[in-house]
Amino acid sequence: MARGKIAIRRIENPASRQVTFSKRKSGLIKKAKELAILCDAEVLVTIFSSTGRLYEYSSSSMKSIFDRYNEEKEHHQLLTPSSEARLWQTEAERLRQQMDHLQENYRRLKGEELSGMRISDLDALENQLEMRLKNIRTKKEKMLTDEIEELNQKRALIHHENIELSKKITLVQHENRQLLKKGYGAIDIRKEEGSFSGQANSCVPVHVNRSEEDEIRLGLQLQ
Amino acid sequence: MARGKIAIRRIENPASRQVTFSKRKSGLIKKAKELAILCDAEVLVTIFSSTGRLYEYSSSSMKSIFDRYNEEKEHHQLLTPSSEARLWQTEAERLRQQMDHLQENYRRLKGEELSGMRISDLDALENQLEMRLKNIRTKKEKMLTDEIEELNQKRALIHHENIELSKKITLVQHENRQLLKKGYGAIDIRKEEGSFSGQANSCVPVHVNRSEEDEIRLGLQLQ
DNA sequence: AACTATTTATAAGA
DNA sequence: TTCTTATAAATAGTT
Repeated sequence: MARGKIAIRRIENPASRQVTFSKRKSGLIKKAKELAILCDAEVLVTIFSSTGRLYEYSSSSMKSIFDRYNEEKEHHQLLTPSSEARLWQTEAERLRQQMDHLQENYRRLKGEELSGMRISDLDALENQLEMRLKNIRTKKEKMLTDEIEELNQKRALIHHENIELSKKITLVQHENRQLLKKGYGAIDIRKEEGSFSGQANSCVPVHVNRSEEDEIRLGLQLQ
Repeated sequence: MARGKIAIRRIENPASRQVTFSKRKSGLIKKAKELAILCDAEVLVTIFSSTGRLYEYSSSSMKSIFDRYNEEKEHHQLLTPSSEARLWQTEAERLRQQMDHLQENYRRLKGEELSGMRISDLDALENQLEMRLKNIRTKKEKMLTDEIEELNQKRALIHHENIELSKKITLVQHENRQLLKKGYGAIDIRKEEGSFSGQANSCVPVHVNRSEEDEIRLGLQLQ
């Protein structure tokens, strides 16, 4: 990234490759550290050079799970048998087995272990993944449908309330008119009339119409 | 690193921290990819966000990285004898904690635990799966391409041999005719002539033509 | 999600 | 390997 742009493809010259490896390795680990500190994340970077050397950075005080697993193994071999130690040895052994199992499945699940697979294996894996994708999409759709259903129910409820309110207002307005007719020859209630009509206006039903409903339904289509 | 320098320490504002996490995570993974490609290295980056979400980049299969890592560790194993039961206890405890963490991610990865996931989580999972499917399909395609390439090479070789044989036969037939011409006035070799022509017929070159080659190429398109 | 002023990383050369 | 430096790339703060 300097003194000229380079294409991201294997550097053919071994010397330059080595130099770039060294520089970029430092850069990557620096960035990993910064990410860990700035964002309070746990970051693990493992690098094998083309010459087979291992470089590692781990943000946590504890080393990586797999490193830990290896330490465990190491200790296992060196334990002097005492009753207490044996207890923990058994426990660690159990955990180690679980970890083995989990690691293996984790690898398979991540589908990163593609080497050594035949076409038929790949086909099977592909089908499996497609099934999972289908499940996830079904689930997602259901969540969205449910949400929309809920919103629709709320809307219907509010709509109903609106209609009821509307009816009441019509009734009240009618009563009001009756009162006015009766009262014209007797007492002056024009002040009250004003307050009544004001009330009526503030209660004009907010009618939920078809187009609004359709918009909500449309939202579903967007998956 | 822009619009002002920042100190490398935990970002207190959660919103900014999240944004920075997202940006720098992409940056880190991009750099990891570049290092892997440019320098022909194997790179693994594992990030746990402060919310416990797992993000990972691996330049190659997990298995080979773990295997090489383990080999490396075994090689550098120092036999420091320690028979403290307390050490065991601590180790087992830590191991269990890490296992819990791994197990949780494992469940998520398996897509078993779809409940309690938000739409955005499902989206992320969906994308992950799509990437894996893509990888698998690429791998499958490559395997088929390689096989076809190999077949094509074999075919070309056989074709070449055929041409050579064909030439030899023409030559032999020619010599044969010369011999016949010479021999007509001297001795009767009609018996030998017959055997010669029979030999020639059994060696007629099986010519591989263009259309056959094209068919093989077509097979590739079917992925 | 974009933009952009700066900072940072780094390719090439020594 | 390490330093230098011109330039490419990343990104912090802003919109």
